Amino acid sequence: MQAKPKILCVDDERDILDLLVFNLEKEDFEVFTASNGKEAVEVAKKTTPDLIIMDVMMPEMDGMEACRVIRETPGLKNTLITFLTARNEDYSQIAGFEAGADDYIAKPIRPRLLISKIRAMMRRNTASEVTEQVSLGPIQIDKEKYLVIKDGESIQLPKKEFELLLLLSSAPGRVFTRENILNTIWGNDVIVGDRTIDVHIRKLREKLGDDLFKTIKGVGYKFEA
Amino acid sequence: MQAKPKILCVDDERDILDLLVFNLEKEDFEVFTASNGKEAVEVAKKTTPDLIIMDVMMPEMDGMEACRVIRETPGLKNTLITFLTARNEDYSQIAGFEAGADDYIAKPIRPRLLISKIRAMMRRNTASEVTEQVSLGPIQIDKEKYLVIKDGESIQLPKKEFELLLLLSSAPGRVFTRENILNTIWGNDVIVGDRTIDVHIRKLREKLGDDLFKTIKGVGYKFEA
DNA sequence: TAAAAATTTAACTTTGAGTTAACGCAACGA
DNA sequence: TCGTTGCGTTAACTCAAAGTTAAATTTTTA
Repeated sequence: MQAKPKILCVDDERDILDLLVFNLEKEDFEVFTASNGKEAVEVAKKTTPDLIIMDVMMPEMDGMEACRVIRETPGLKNTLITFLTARNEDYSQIAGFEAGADDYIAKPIRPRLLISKIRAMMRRNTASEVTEQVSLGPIQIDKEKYLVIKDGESIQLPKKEFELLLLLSSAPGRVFTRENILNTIWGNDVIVGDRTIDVHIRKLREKLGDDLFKTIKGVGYKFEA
Repeated sequence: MQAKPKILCVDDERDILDLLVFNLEKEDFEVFTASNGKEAVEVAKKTTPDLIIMDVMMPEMDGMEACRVIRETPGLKNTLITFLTARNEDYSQIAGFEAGADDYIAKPIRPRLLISKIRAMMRRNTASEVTEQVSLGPIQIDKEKYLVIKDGESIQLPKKEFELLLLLSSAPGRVFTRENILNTIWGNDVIVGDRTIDVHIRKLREKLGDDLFKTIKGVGYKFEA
């Protein structure tokens, strides 16, 4: 569905770094490493990881400081940052959240817990970030839920209708030729009659409103909000 | 967690077992024993210990294998597992973490260190033992106990059904394709028929209510509260 | 090891999305 | 005025996808 999630691990202790890398790669993440805060910032800028796991205490630039810098960096606003802390370091916890951390993992590391925490975080992040909801005039399209919202009511569309809507609405105003539509939704090889498109357009108009779908005679259709 | 914490010790050498039992009982733990992996699994299922201390090398079924089995057992997901290893057995460490171990204790055993490690682990565990209970519309899902509560009644679901429910309910409203579901629950390599999903969905609908699971024809299923 | 439970498969039915066919209608040019 | 072209509409048809059982198989449990 998508590329491997990228994780950057930052710690000055080789052992811990190895443990992290081993467990994360096993779970099919793409893993990068850095051994201090300064390096972490550099690597993060280059690789734009989805998640950074970072020790609080490090030479050169500590985790908190690195966290702050990363939070200021344009491309990395959305990156999750997790600190590694010894237990009972309550002070650092509070200060860390202030610096912009998203979560904490207590040392010593328990791989299974680590993985499940990471998975949970990733889910939360993609779930909220990739809000697959687009507003187009009077309707909203929710790609993920496979439905359309009109006047507050959610309408469940069949597959082909939904795909057609998705195609047309992907470039509002632009005219899609019939050939265009057939190729995209049905594929080059599948042959269906010309009326088929009409019928689907009709159903969309029926459900979402006549005026949203405009016919350009002799050419094709376009969506307009 | 008011009662005495339960610890299961597993080793084929009597001496070591005795040493463990003596030290742990002195510290007011409730101690069970087993002398091989197979026995360990049986005892663990019966007693649901909080912690298992287990030798890696044993007859019948080695520690790694036992660990894996225990990790698959519904009621024992949260049980801490600690391996006993000879020093410098780096290989076993890596393989052991893979099998789901939480920690290591190096032989020869040093009682005072052992006890403090155990205490630390227990603390960590109870702290993170957040009741994994989620409310979703008319039902509550208890991840840890592998059951679902509906209308005040608790319903015990078989593994596959529960996993399917967990997947779908992890993102309510979102449509999961069949491919999606197969990959997540059965794995990329396992091949099961398409009807299998239907059957599981049917059972979930039967037990939890028809309207919670919606079919998107040609696409997949979604959970809705 | 036998019995029970869970899971998968197989065989069959049902459903409804997708398609087509047939006809209607409006626009346009000869 | 007609014939032609292109889209709209409806209803009927088709077939792939999902539902349903029950039986077969595997796994777990006692």
